[in-house]
Amino acid sequence: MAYDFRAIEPKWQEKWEETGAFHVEAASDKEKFYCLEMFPYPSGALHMGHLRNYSIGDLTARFLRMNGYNVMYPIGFDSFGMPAENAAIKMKTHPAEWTRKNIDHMIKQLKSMGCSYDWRRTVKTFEPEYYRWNQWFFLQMLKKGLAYRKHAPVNWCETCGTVLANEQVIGDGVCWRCDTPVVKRGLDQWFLRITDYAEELLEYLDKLTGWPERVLTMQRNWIGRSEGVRFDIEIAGTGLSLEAFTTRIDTIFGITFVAIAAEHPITSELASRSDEAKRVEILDFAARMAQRSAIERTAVGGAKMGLDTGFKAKNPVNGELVPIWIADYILMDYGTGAIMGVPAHDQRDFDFVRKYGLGVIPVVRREGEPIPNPDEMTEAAEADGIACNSGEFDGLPTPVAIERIGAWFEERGLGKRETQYRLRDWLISRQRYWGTPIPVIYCDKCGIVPVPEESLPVRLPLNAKVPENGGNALLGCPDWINTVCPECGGQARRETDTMDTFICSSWYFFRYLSLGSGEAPFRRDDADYWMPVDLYIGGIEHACLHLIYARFFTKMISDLGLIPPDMREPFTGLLTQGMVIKDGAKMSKSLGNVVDLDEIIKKYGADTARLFILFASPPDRSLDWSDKGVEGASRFLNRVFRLVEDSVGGLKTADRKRVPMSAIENAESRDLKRLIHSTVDRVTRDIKEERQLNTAVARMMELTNGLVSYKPKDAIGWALFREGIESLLLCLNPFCPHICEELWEMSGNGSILALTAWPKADEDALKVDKVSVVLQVNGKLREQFEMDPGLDRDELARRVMRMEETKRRIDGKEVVKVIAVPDKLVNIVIKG
RNA sequence: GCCGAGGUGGCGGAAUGGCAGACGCAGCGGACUCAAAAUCCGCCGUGGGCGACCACGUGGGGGUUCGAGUCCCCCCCUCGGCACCA
Repeated sequence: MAYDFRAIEPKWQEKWEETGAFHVEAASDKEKFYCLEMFPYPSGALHMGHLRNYSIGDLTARFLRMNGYNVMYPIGFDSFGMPAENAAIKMKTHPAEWTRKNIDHMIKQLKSMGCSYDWRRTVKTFEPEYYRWNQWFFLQMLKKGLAYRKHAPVNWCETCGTVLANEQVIGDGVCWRCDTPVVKRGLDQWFLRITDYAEELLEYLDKLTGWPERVLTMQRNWIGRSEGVRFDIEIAGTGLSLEAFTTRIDTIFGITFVAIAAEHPITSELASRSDEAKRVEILDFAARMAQRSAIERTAVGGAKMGLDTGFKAKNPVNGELVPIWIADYILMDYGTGAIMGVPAHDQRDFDFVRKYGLGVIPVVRREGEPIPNPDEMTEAAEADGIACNSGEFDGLPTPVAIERIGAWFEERGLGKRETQYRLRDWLISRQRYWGTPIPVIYCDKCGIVPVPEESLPVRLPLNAKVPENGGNALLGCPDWINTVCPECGGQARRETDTMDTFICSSWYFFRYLSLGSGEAPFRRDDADYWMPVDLYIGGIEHACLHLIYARFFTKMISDLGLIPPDMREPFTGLLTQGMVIKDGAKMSKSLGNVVDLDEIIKKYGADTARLFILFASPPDRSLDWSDKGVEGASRFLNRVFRLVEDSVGGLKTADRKRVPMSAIENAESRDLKRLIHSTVDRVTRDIKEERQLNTAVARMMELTNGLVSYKPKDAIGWALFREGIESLLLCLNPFCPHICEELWEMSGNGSILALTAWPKADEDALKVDKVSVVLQVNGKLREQFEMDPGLDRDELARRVMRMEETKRRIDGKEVVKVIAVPDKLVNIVIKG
């Protein structure tokens, strides 16, 4: 008979709630710990990824609470975004209604999992009391010039009907949410100047020692720093010039052409100065290139396309004239949108000149080798070497040439050394209804006017109807759009774009700390006490999205003076949990391999579900869902339940005092005492130091096996048995809180187990009576001896050499060397 | 191409340079049962031997070491990220 988790689990969930067991306040006398999970999008129901995320989080929170920490452990809902609008159309409802319903259901699910959140602190980002602060932050950034509006070619997703930030274009140039290939559109949009923080975002990665290496690497790649020189190139006979950027200024004598991006503003300027035929040719080509999708444009090794503009550029170092081409491999949004073409030392330029028959001038040779013959080159020589064909710089090794030529440019005012980043400013406008309204007003007279802070929030009109065609519902709200200009009082229009939902998730972890604060997004005291987050748990997919944005916001908030100037990072510890896989693939509706959380809880209980997911794999690795494995977890919990249930009588009357090792004579009892305390020791270390939750579970299974086979015979035996059961329940509690509370109560304890102190391993009991010493001959395992612990090297070797078995193994051969490792082994090296 | 993580039984996975495969799953054998389920006990890397035992074995190849899954070098494969970034 399985234990009755259907009665036990709700019973304890209610008890925790009634007693406010997990309510937490700032308390300076206790060490704080902020345990945070990436809050869910209320899509309708929790999935197995959530189960994993929150099982790890709840375990951590409960473990640290029992260890005396003041633990902040909140949850909320990231509740603006596209899916609510799509659902509204499909289900003929309103996004708010759909969202609320989903949140209610997910709260029930989270409670049924037994998560120990402080439920008073819940944040729902679609509520005006939250998103007004998104608007407030926007206004602060606007004041500081960190928010700005510009016309730019931006990423457009046709399916979502909105623009996207660079970070939200993933893989081969598709929308992060719906996989639609993204196209470029020229639009006026709002941006946040995250690039102002590029250097710091990169630099501080070195300080995030609690982050996994792969996330740090991903962010470094994404920010993409490179040092080089920006310089002017004159366009012969026009009085015009253009700027180029290069990291290889040492190769500047090797320029055989200059290439510009199709969208480069100079393109139309050059076109207008050309004859009619050329003008049309240039504009045509530029238009065709600009229209291609991100996928077409960025195909590596794809044939490069170019067009000679007919104009010539003057090489600043030697005055030589080279043709100016428009080339499709030049990106407008990196560097200056123009490059110096050095085919001898850049593979892309090399490919380009081979196609269009332009020249190659080698300006770097390998040390000790002559200058290569350009006609014989089959690829660009990108490696460092010695400068040649470079006038006064000939003979310099590449790093020196870069330094000298860079200095040469700066001295003459022809160029400037600077650092470029791949990171772009964050495009936050969304042509969507279900988001935070951007608090600006457009006035014909006054232009762009920010909504005054005292008028916040700019409420999202809830009477809007999401149009069937998926357009922006705000466009159908003239009463809302038409307003008065805060400056001149004349007629004006509201911005109808809303903010990227990633704004909401960039600072919600501050809001949890000061829920209900009406004067500020959060209270300084609260942030001072609780921040930074000590452990943040979530999926790796946010490595270059949310995790960069939240870092940026924290730095911005620090610069606003809302938190101390030296509080620059939000998350000191990061755990990226692995995916939950079934039958070799990620769980998805289309594959039909989804396991429903409610059904699992109904069939096995939350404790079993949690135990399985923590046991099946280490937290950061992917996890194979196995129905058999779940049954195994369930079997284990039933075993634990029976173990206690069958001995309740003895447990209740057993002496509560710990029996010291010295008082135990019986060998079996001594072994059990050791097992109990080595388990406590290992479980504690596995959770705290290694985050090896799977091995912690294994240790508890071993203890259970030990307790099952132990039969207490006397008072000491019973006291010891009780000690074993209590240690097991205490250790298992963060994993499977309900069953442990129940068994804790059954075995005669009145207190709430969740608030009971974590056990401490008895040092005496960790010592062993005998150790098993291994005999190796030439490194191969031969014999095994039981010996006294603590023998030193020489004594151990002496004793082992005296053993009959050892003599037999040596068999009269010459002993070359004897290596002894105390309490472990003796290795005898013999010859012949 | 660059960067990161990984490769261990039938499976999930364990192993501060020191007994490879803990713990669990599956499988096999047994007990209980009229029977089944549940539970309990035992076996469970490969090859050889009746046997105590012996040989081999952590993606492949070298190396360091008394001793290597673990450290070093080279290579292969899988997964993830970035990539026409000047």
